[in-house]
Amino acid sequence: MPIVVDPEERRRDLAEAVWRVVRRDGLERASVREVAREAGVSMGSLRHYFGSQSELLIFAMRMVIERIEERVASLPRSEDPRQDAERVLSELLPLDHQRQMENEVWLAFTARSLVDPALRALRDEAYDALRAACRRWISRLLPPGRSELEVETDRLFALLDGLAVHAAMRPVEASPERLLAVLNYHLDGVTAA
Amino acid sequence: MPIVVDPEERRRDLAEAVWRVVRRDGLERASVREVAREAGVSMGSLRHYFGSQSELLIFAMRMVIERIEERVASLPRSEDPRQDAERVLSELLPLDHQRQMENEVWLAFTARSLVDPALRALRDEAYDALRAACRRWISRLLPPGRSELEVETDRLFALLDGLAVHAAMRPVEASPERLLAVLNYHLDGVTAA
DNA sequence: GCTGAAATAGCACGACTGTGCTATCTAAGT
DNA sequence: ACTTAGATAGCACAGTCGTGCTATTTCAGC
Repeated sequence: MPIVVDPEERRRDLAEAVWRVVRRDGLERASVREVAREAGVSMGSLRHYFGSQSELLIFAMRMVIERIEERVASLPRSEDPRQDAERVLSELLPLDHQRQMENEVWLAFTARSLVDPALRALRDEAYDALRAACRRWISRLLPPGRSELEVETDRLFALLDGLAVHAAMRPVEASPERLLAVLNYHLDGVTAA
Repeated sequence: MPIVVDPEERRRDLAEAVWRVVRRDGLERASVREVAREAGVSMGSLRHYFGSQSELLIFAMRMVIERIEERVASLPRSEDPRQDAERVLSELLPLDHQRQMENEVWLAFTARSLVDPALRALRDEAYDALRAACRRWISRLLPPGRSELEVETDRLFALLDGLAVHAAMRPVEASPERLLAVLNYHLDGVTAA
């Protein structure tokens, strides 16, 4: 059994090839041939690791989610909710190269999830988790006695996604500095509500 | 010259066929054949009105923008900026069938605009106009003496797009009522800042 | 060295694609 | 009635697609 490299690592390499193709040419160009070419591998070899194109794309999309979850989970926490909220939520913004890549790939996948049931489940799972996170931070930040938990959650949730979309569409205008400025301004507004 | 119907009207019909295909099967399925089939027209006939697929898709995307602009332009105005802001900005939310259709189609086009230069120009044009509109409303709503025009503009701009994305992804959770509630809550926060 | 399973390679098929092209049909202007 | 240009139709080509399939290579365990 010639196990030179961990098969799972190989699958991750191939999924990253998917990312590069998706970012460069779009999800509609992420054909089996093109991904194999990008990864420097034959079609047959790719199909050895992924039984179908659908499986490959689902894996690549799931890996985006996992990468982000890992980074968020490894973030340090303090005693200050406001500081922690900023740290965690800004981690979700595309503030550096890696996150910009993931953001654009995620956008492509979510767009397809509108018409692809297989991707829809993954997208819903991620969106549910993200909204739950927003809800938790809002509940910590909202001054006691306020009853706007749900509407503030929806607002923060939408704001994050909107900022991500704008970062992908207009990377020059929606610079990391401005994304952060909007997030912090918003969080200040919530805490002082 | 047998002009039974206005050629431009025919082009609009075909563009609406594009919308239906895009919403049902995604932009990647909006092939010349499929759109012709959806419109009940032969390939050759479609190509008579659009010299290329690219031209067809660009026209269909531009028509989304124009429809929205027309509806916003025909909105009544009052003397109350807060009321007008709500009326105009809520017009941009996918609150009914027609706008939900346009929203999903728009999402598909913007996703492709990330990798298609021909669509990018259109998308930038629309985004510039939308941000300018946000800026105008913010400048009218923001209490005198406040200096947060730009960050409030970015925030409203992102919020609108985020709400639209969520409406497309989770139409049940992001219902028209909740979209409106978030918008109104936000506008109230801006005016009372 | 030999074995055998994992890994890699790549051909073949049928389906679909955009577009160039020609042919036919329709109806307005004369 | 005839002409003619617009409108409609659809075939043909070259290309890409996903996937089933077989052949070859690689290398750990013996």
